[in-house]
Amino acid sequence: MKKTRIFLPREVVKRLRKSYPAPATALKWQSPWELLVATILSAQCTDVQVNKITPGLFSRWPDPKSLSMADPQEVQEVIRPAGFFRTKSRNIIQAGEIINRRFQGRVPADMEDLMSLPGVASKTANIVLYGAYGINAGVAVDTHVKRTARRLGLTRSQDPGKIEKDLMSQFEQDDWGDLNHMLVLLGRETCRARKPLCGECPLFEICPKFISI
DNA sequence: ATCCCGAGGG
DNA sequence: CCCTCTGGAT
Repeated sequence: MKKTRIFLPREVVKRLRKSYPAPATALKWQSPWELLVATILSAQCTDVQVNKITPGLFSRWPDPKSLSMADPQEVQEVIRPAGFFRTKSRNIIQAGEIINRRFQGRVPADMEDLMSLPGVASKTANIVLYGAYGINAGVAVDTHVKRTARRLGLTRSQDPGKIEKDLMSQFEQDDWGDLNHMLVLLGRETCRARKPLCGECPLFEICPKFISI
């Protein structure tokens, strides 16, 4: 006989908050601009790897204006270890230009404005809005959120946009920003892509994978 | 659907 | 060797 459905998004948040009392990004940043650049660089790359290159990057080109005037090849060499270095170099330089010219040198606190920047789509915009300005505009969906949300039965979709909608409809808006950070931590440490450590998962009892077997 | 791309783990 | 890493643009 099938067990009754215990699973509730509320219970997920409760357990995640207990396990991760201070959810935050592992990226190192000192300003909205640094968070934006670090997040663009973190595409398909570990935060550890990004944190190795950003100190040198920010020390050589501290703000949008200076980066907008940088030699693309010099930037490429600095960020090379993060991968996709040609695309990322172009994106952060152009983002610096646009922010310097159109947004008076300040990173916009607006979803549409952020997504007008090269290399910035929903995920990066959500990270910057919440991290830099405390705005819960949506749920940033990356590889970790996608995997953990699917395993938990919070969505059945593969499409990041639909996954975000599914999460936004089930969780309180006040939890959206932290939800991303907590699911990333869960996905990185426990609900890993390869060998998930289900035995030590704080959501073990409410994970559909182990209910109704 | 495909491309961009290096680093680390297994 | 293969898989994965807080994706985005074409």
